[in-house]
Amino acid sequence: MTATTDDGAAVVRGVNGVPSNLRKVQDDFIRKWGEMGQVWGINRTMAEIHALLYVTATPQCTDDVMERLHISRGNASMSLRALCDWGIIRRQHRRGERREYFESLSDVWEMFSIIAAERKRREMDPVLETIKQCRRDLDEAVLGKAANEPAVIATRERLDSMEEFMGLTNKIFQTFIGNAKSGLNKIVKVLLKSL
Amino acid sequence: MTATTDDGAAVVRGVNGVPSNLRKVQDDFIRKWGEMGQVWGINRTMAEIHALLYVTATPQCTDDVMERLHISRGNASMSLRALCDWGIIRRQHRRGERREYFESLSDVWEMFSIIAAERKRREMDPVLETIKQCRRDLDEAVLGKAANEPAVIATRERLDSMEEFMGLTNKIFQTFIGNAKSGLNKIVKVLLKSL
DNA sequence: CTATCATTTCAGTAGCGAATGAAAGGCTAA
DNA sequence: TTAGCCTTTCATTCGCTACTGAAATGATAG
Repeated sequence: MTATTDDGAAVVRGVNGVPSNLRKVQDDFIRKWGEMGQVWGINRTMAEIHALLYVTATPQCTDDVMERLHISRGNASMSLRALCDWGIIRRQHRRGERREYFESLSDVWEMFSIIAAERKRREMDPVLETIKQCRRDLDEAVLGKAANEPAVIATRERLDSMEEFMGLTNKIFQTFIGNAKSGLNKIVKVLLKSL
Repeated sequence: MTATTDDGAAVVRGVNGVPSNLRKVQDDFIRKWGEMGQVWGINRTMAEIHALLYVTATPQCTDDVMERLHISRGNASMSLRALCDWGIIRRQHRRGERREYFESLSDVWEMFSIIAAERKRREMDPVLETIKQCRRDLDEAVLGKAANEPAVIATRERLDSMEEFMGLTNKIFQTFIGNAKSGLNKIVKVLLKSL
């Protein structure tokens, strides 16, 4: 524990400034990834933990994470659990050791698919459902009479456009999600060429 | 002002319950769209104002917005300005009237393109830049010696995967942004068929 | 069973972005 | 110029989310 603060072998065996430089590079990545978390709908700390596990490519225990990111035990515990729930990091048991280690998925495309699937389910599906419901309510409320009120027609048109848009967007997500793992990579490349 | 609280004609001319039902439908949409704002990186109030202007398809002035959404004058003013800055709503002057009206863009695909472009610029570009910088720093720091440290190799591989991913994602955004307006609609439909 | 070590929970706190509302600023018409 | 109307600004307040740290819980070894 004293000798191998982090990065295991590198710290011990390095003969020049490499380890500290490696650490600096990793820290830069972690900071930026944390800022970017919002884009993914993940808070800063969770994104940083994930970045740490991803970029070091080394399983780490709770204490490693706490120490390197300067966060409390409670925070580390909850964030690690949440990341496991998302499915973008995994627990790892080791023979004869009590503490648990965590490692990131290595496939970026798979991580992306997982996150996209979850966000679609949580945020897009309900909105699409609401729009459809609004559309139904509008028809019902209007039944024949006054269906030609300009205001009603305008709202109906807007709802229809939005429903079409959300429907297509949802299908795109579906396509990506359905092709998780690195396969997506190839599909996207082909797609881009065909444009 | 007393007679036409909102929705102009509909309120005055409606002969049955239509106007209030229309209003309810619109309010449902507005509420849900506000919740969804986060997905787009837009706060709740801004999203609600936009939803209001979009779904009613009727230009509204600051007071209309304040009253219908129950927000303060300051909030309305700042949010409307921000939406104008984004470019997803537009100011409208009227002859002989001092107050300004605001209306939403009507093309959903255009709105999407605008938002995507802005978010790419603000959030994805800097991250991609950081990753590239990290990659350079890593090569530099290691120059020949110790370049084969397992920890260094691992981090290098991870950074490369991420860079490739972000690069492709960026290109996809670029493609969408470059095809703003309804043209996108067709492109997406074609794409989905080809999958 | 007990001691030891690790994880989880949760009440309390801190920090930050969003909202308020009143005061200041601009325009337009007369 | 002045009066009236509308918009913008900004110091203050509010409310929410994330974080802490200590106590409770759980697990393993002896």
